[in-house]
Amino acid sequence: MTKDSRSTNLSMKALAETRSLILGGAFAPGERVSEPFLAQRLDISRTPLREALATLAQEGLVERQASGRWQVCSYSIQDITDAIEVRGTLEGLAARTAAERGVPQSMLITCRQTLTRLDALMGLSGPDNFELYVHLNAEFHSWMAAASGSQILIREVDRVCRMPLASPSSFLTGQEDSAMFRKSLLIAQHHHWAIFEAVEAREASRAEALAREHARLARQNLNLLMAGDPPARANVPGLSLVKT
Amino acid sequence: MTKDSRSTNLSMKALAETRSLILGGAFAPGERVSEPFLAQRLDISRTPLREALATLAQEGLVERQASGRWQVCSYSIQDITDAIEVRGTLEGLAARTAAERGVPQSMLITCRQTLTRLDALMGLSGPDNFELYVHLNAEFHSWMAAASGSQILIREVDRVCRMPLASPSSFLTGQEDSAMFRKSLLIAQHHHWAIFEAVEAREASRAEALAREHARLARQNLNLLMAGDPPARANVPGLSLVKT
DNA sequence: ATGGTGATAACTGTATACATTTTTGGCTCA
DNA sequence: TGAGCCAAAAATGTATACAGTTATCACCAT
Repeated sequence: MTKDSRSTNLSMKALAETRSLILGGAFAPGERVSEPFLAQRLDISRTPLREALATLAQEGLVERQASGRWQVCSYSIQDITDAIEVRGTLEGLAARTAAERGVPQSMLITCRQTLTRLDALMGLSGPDNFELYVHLNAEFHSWMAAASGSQILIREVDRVCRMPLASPSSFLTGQEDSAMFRKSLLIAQHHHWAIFEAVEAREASRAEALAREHARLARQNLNLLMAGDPPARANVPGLSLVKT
Repeated sequence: MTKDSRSTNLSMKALAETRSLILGGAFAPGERVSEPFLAQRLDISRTPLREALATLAQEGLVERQASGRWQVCSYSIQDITDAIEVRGTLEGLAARTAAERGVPQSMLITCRQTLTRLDALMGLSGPDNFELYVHLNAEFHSWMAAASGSQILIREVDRVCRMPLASPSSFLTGQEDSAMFRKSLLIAQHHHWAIFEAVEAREASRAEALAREHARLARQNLNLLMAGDPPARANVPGLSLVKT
């Protein structure tokens, strides 16, 4: 995805697998994880694992205790809400910058195609359609960052999206059946078009405000999720790190 | 500063020293740095060094080539400008959040003291006063993040400040003697008070706008620096990473 | 001169050994 | 029962060895 995936080194394997383990809820928040244990589980030695852990620490998935041991991070609902607001703010900056600086015609066309494909999905159900929705939604969000033309901003948006539950895709899985949630998808898609049109029309301030508000839908979905049945929460990646 | 400094392990030493080497201009932007070379220079083995490099990669100081070699990052003036804008945006979010959620009385008092001490420095010159200015300025900026009460935001602001030339202190050293620059210090201090008062008065939107605009002074100082004498640029940490 | 080629040198990826520190668990003594 | 303490077990911090890969450079042919 982000890097050449042919580079088959064990550090990257360790990074991806450990991240997946943590987000998948293999460890309790605050749980101590020893290097030999994890190394054995991943069937690698400690050397590449340590590199991966150093990176995961920067991502906010694990932290070092004073003694040197690794510990899975623990987040509150407030932290998640705050992280979403940070993402919205950065995406807002991206949208504003895109509008101010202008976006190449080709990128506008690409985005319009993505949004049209999303339009076609509205109202449809089924796991395949849903998976496609998640994919296209992610595509729109990464378009927004890229449209800013700012390498720094692209990097920082990407980073904040790797924080637990801050990504635009975080709350999509697991609530396909909620009526409230399906309604929010319609609103989200309305936002998408509005952001796109604001960027295209060089309406910078509007683009920024819309992108910010759009991220707040995630906050709403978070609340929905926490208010609903516990079973719905089971498969949401990263939710296991939230300590209530 | 951020961590217990008694933990005297070599990874942290490697992290700090390598960061300092890079920001200090020991390497050209884009220069390839081999692990054995750096390990020998720091008088440690490759193991702790690699951990430090993995962290520095996340900070944007070095990057891995596809072959696995490390390379010092290279930035454009535009990148620096963009990074400053990201900082301003996050500080704006922090100021807005602080105003919206309210700040404990004790924190308000602390900040007022810091700003009063800064007031006393205005117009004074000399290296000691200047060093104190840099310190108090940093204190105000970290206050702004802390006042938000958001752990996530504190962390992200801290992170963005570690990016080359994005920190509020970046452009302070080296231009003490420029008249333009000294004037900008007065304006900066005016901003400080205005931000503080907006937060205290719960004027969220104003606090956000002010914090954003305040960061743009750094952009102005960057332009000043680049337009001025090359000698003035010699000792600005991180400027060596900028490829014109 | 220039472009290709192969040998060599250097570097990265990884595992492992070992010293030091931290944790654990049981034992003693109050 | 509970607190304190000591020894054993386990974990981390670090260096180093070595395999496999990449870069370098001299040399040759054109």
